[in-house]
Amino acid sequence: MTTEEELFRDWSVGQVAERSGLSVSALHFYEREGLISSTRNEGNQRRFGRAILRRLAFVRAAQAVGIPLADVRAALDSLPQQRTPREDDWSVLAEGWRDLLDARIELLERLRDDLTTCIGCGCLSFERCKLVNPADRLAVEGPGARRLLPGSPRPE
Amino acid sequence: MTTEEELFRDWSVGQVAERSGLSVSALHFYEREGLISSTRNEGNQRRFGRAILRRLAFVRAAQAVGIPLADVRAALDSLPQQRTPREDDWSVLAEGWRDLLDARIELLERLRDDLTTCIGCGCLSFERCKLVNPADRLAVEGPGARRLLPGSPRPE
DNA sequence: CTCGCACCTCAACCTTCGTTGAGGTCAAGC
DNA sequence: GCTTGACCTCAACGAAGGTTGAGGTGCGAG
Repeated sequence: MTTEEELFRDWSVGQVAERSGLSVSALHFYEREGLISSTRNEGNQRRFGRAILRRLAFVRAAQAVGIPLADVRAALDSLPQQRTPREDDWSVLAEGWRDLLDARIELLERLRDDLTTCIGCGCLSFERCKLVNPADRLAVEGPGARRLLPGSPRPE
Repeated sequence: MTTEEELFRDWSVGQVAERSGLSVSALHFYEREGLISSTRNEGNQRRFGRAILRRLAFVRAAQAVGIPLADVRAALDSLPQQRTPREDDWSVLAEGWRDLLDARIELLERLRDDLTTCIGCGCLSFERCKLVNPADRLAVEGPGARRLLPGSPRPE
């Protein structure tokens, strides 16, 4: 019994906040947004299972890379809903994100090189410059908070 | 004369917008925010010199990497105000940003590797996990739109 | 039993990065 | 001389990602 309690005891928001490094209000927000979910105890307080930390780690990683929460949610939606995701469930996700990170890294490397050879060089041919008019537009998208993902072309 | 006119003719916002790929409203906004500046003609219309495109290229590059405009402005403030920045003015800037991009790239690479070996692995030791509790906190900062730059520790 | 802390909800607010729109000016072409 | 298009200003709105605060409940310790 004690063992079972140890293994299956759920955590309160406060505990999850502390362990994840996120604030309670952020956890509330993530739940509202469907990134995480919780059960409630008798007193209507949130209880989170161990799996929550893994989800949150994923969310944090994505955040750090500038991926919008909506996309993160979409990714997480591919995880099984009503059982604890297993190792292989996660590795499918991780693989997809590896590619995304690879792409992102490549983008940054290209940017760095262009910056050095184009902006730093004193060239005046901006209209042919890769940075200003890249083949694959680095264009920032519509209004609101910018996302770093390559996306649809600018409106206009 | 004609040559001089060719060389020193300034551009209207519309022209700059077209050449830079930015919208007119964004240019207005950038001017309000002090990222760019313009002179005015007799009819109070903005006129931009050639140097504007270089500034804008820089802004766009920074944007693409997720650097907040306030930081971009700070960087641009190091350029000479009342003469056209020369090659060496820019290369100082470019060098600083090379370092920043290098750091960013390293961050992403580390993240990718951690993601594969930690989230993807099925390990349960989240409290020791580099991704969740990295030595150098990947912590997301305070309120508002998140920035990707490493910054001050969370409030709380 | 009551203090105090952690929890709950809901609404309002905040920042960043712009866009949209209303109301007005200027210059060129028909 | 009138219209058309590019420009001007200023204010309001909008999305993303949360924080803050008011008002109320739950629970363990003394």
